[in-house]
Amino acid sequence: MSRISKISEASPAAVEEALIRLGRNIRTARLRRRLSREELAGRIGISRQVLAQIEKGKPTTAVAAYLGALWALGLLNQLKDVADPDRDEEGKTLERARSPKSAPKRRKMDDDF
Amino acid sequence: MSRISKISEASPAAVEEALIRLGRNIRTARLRRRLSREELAGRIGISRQVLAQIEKGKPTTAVAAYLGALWALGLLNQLKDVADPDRDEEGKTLERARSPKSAPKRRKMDDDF
DNA sequence: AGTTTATGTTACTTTAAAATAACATATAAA
DNA sequence: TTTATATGTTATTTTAAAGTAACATAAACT
Repeated sequence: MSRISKISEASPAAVEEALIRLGRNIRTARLRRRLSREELAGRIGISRQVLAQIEKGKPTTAVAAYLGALWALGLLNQLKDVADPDRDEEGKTLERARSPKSAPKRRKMDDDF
Repeated sequence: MSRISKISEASPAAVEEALIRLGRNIRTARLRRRLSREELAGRIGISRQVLAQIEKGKPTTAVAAYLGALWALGLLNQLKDVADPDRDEEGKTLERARSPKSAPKRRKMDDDF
């Protein structure tokens, strides 16, 4: 990215730890499947250097590179539950607490990057 | 990032879908907690524009920005299971299939970005 | 011994991510 | 209506992410 100054400096410890664990898990899964970094990186569509960064938990790497690794290892489905609104009990409670009825609406929403 | 050509072009459909869902879930969690983008972005340490991209599922955004959002929403713990070696049944099977004994070793491992 | 493969490490270049600021519109509240 | 807040949108600049290539070492195997 670049000027990602803020997030790379401020990146809370909990996030850094989560990334290190995630990278380590990806590495473990790769080794179990007997894939070299070169082989796996090729399937993801990234360079082997970037995969090495992922396995170390680098915070500024593109999210799609991480998810691509999970995908190539057959582990992406495990992400479906993360932040699932149905499982967000705290959020559901907060929502119920204020409006049992309708919700405000906004229109528009373009999705082109 | 930049020259993330490969990953942004090749980003498999499954990854894109997972990101769109994740972004939508983050948005839902934010709204339930009655947080503005500005407020949440401030807590994460990113700009509100980047948070908007996250809620759309932009693939090239830094992974720490996504995880920071989960963290600020109190949802980061849900990530601990992802790619957990203990849950990787396929990987465990593959590993058992070849060496019930010891494993090779490499040394070194620096973690400075 | 040599050979191959996997990974570490560095340097260089290109490209776009992110910050910031500015202005728009839209919704909500007074 | 006016006011405030939230979000959309665009432009500009800075910075580093990622690609690529090159060379290193370290295992594993012949």
